Amino acid sequence: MAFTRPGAQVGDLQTFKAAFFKALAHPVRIRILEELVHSERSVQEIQAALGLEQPIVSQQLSVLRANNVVVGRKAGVRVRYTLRDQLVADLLDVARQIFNNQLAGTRTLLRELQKEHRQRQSRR
Amino acid sequence: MAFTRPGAQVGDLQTFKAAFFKALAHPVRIRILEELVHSERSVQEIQAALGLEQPIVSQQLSVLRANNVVVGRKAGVRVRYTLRDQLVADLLDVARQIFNNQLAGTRTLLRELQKEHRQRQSRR
DNA sequence: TTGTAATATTCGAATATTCATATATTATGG
DNA sequence: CCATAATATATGAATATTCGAATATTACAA
Repeated sequence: MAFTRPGAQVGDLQTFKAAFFKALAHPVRIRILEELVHSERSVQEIQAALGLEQPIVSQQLSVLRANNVVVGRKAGVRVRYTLRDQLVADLLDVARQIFNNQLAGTRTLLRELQKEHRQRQSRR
Repeated sequence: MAFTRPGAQVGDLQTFKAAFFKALAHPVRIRILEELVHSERSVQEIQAALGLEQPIVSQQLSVLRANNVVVGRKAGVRVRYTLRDQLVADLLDVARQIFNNQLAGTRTLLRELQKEHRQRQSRR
């Protein structure tokens, strides 16, 4: 694990927080979370939605599990994953607002982002 | 930069988001942001508050700058840093709530976290 | 049992991050 | 211009992360 190195000279609480953010800091893991915001999903379903190999998905899920971001519940041969805390959805929303401000000006990403935003609005 | 590797097979928007979270994913950077939530700070001030060497602080500030999390404004010989978007404070707050839920049970970190929480409350 | 579908783990090479030391840069006062 | 204080950057060794391939585990059905 990173950050466990001596000399860091910063409180354990910040180390803990950093580990949490680090758990989100990967494109595949972000995509997985965006799936789970909608509802629970099996590994298969995530795999299909993202178009990735099964081991990759399981690996990234295991990072999210290790950091208590998601929980896996066995259902027969399947494992159904959910967000451990629904506040993660809020976190992603605040992040989205920040990106939205930040990207004002850079066109391509902005269009994608606003598409996401419209989808969120119409879901309310 | 990470994540630019071929084969990632995930949209650029998620890569961008991941980079943002990665910018937060370090204990020193978290501490710096927690300082900046209160008000703008010079490098010196941050350095003093965290008890770290100057180059370390500048290095981490440069990561935050590169990811548009903070902005540095020259003021004579000093450089005053601020959050680029005040929503970062909200983001840290939501994160704090998540940690609070998550740590219910593990005592030491929880006490620290609740101390932070009380401080925030009384500042309102 | 044995087979099989679903998921998880292990391993290693490529790549990225971290942190400390040393060295630049920049702005200002004298 | 020169010295100096404040900040930034370069370098490199130690460490961590990533991803794909191979392998393991698990639960159920036949």
